[in-house]
Amino acid sequence: MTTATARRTPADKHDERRRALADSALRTLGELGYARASLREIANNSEFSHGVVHYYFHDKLDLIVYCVRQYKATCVHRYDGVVADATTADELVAGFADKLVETIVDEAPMHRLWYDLRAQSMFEESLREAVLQIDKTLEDMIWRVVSTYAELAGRAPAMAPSVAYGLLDGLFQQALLAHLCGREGVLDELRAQVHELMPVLLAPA
Amino acid sequence: MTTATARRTPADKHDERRRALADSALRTLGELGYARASLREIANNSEFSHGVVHYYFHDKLDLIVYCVRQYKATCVHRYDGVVADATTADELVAGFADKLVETIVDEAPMHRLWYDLRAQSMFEESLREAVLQIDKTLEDMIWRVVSTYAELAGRAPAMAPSVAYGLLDGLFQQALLAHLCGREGVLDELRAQVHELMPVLLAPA
DNA sequence: GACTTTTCTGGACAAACGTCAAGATTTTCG
DNA sequence: CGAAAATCTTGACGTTTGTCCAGAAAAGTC
Repeated sequence: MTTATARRTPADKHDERRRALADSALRTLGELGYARASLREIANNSEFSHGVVHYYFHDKLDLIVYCVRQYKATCVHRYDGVVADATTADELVAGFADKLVETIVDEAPMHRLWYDLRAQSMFEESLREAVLQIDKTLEDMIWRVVSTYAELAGRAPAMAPSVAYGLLDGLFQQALLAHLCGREGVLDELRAQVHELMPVLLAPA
Repeated sequence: MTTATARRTPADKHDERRRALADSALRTLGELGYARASLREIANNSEFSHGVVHYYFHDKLDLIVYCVRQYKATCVHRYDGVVADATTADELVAGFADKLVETIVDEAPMHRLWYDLRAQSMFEESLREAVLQIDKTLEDMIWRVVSTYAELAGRAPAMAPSVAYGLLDGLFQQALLAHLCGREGVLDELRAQVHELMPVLLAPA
């Protein structure tokens, strides 16, 4: 247990518990959204009691922001593998497009929660700092894809990072909504759209 | 008053009242958003009592959907003037970009409400029909701009209507959030981004 | 002017909400 | 072991919510 003393400080344990609670909360939040997910419902769908939420989080906003931050922290590296593995521009685009589609299929609840939170931040000022910060990390994530794509293609990006992110986010959001509405063929459409859009993001050779 | 008998059927009066109530409600909804705007708050910020809401609308959802539908019905023709007046492609782009900026400045509360509602529809199935329908009219609105732009430029659109709408909506949404956050220079950036993007929507000459 | 119908008011209701706190339980550590 | 600290449970609180309703007021009709 010599190493154990170092790996288990009280603060670590506290953080670990917060993470577990947030993980649990994310499932309910992804199902009901920000406004409809009550702290009691969140607690019920977890192994915790509703009082413990206030032991680990100051209030509801604190919990939700922590949850989305935690999710996005891992989500933000979703495309790193594709970027690292791709050896040609076309390969990168294909991998990226496939991964986007995979994201919509596997993580639709989490992403609608993100869009919910971002929309709420347009009303609730106390959400803005966290939302802007997360948005920036997403922009960086997209930019890693686009700039690598530009390098592999031997061309220069034609647009600022925020523009590239805005365009792709628009398409993604549209596809997510259509997917949740059960529209057939959305995923293939998104894939095709990304293949269509990516070359446009680069300056002419 | 011979024509008056025809212009004032009881059903018309009922609809007129609904419209007035919705107009009033829109102000509060644009300020607080879908979840935080209670029927009492909506009624308080109007000339009506909170009971009358249930006389004219079945429930809260009914009211909100009616409100957003009503707003978008006029909003959807915002760019028609630009389209009709433009004589060159560049003129159209400039007018369109200016109008987008003007929209963000003048109608930010209404548009954040729309994004709020669209995000909620990802959770609440009963909202989806109305949201998809409105979304389609917005897509048509954008397509009127893009296709006219293509004609004036003597080139063909390079992308499907939904793609053009998705891209522009992504940029617009990003700019709206930044504007609400008080970021300086967003409006000029949006204008520049639109000037940058529009030519890309057309096939090479 | 008396009637019916429509429109509106304001209070009452149960349910659900976020928050809190007192006490039980567990863990930690000398 | 036993005291101290951390963790958790449970129930209660004061609001606020959407909805409903009995009756007042107004409009329409003969």
